Amino acid sequence: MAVDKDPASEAWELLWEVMQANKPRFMALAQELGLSPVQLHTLRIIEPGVEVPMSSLAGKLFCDNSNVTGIVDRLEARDLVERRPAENDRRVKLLVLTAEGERIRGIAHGQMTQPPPEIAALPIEHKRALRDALRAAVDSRDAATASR
Amino acid sequence: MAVDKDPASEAWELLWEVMQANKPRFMALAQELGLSPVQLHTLRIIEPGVEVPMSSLAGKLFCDNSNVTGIVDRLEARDLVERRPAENDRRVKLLVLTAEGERIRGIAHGQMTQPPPEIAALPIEHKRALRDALRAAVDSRDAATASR
DNA sequence: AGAAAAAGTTGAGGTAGTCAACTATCGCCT
DNA sequence: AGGCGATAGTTGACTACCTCAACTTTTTCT
Repeated sequence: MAVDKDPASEAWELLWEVMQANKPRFMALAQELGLSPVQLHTLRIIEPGVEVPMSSLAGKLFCDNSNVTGIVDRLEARDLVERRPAENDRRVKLLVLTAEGERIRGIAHGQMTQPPPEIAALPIEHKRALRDALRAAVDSRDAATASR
Repeated sequence: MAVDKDPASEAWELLWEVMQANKPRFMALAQELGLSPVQLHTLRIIEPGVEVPMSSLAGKLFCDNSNVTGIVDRLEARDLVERRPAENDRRVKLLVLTAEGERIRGIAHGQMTQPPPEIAALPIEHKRALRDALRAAVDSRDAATASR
């Protein structure tokens, strides 16, 4: 007789499956907007009106600084993003969305925050349960990182 | 006064956040195994002892056939995967894991199916709720695709 | 048989990613 | 103040990934 799997492991696998199933949507959106997946992801990281140093982007993209240079070069070439010098530290360059950048990001954000049909169609108790469990998970992670 | 956000949208955002937080673990694992992220992902798609046509891989990786050729070339160069002709259709090539491929995939699979700490540390009711809600979501998607 | 479609490969061209070396700047330290 | 080590970003070389169009071989349809 098979031993029941840990519910956490099962949940984790299902989580993967749901995200995997949504990859096509993400790819299609990128294509519609004429962006590569990385460019779309990058655009989403930069919030409208907020200046972000390039090195912070490197952290969030989990890649190295020299790579960010290239990505930003291409975004800047399309006028989606602008490099500007930082006041207090002349080594750093701050990134800001241009008007066009904000526009594109707005469209992307609107689409991507829309839950996929299989989540949207869930009965309300399941939606709430999902939200509450995930909220607890994220909060516990935040607490863990804060205490480091 | 702010209107409460739809719990499904909130859940969806949190889901993203959890997966995002886990990317470093995935990247680190790939690096340890000496694989690129795509190679690791590909290896996970091919189940031990199961022959997979290349075109099916293209579908699962959401990319085109010519790209699969390159990815498989590199995996084959490392003896993780083997191309073999299909019996009934001489156009298709079937991929199988080599012994070494199964070994590496085994390690990867063992690590990746392990839920991240923030999920593992959840109280049991939350774990079960998460599993049940996600199971329902995945099942409803499967039902939808089956009826097409 | 002959046309159309499918599986895989090749080559050209662009994006993404790493690493090492370099420049400019900052911070500290005594 | 002068000097040294760290940090931010860039550049260049090299690899991996990815798409598109063109091509070969084989299958399928009619």
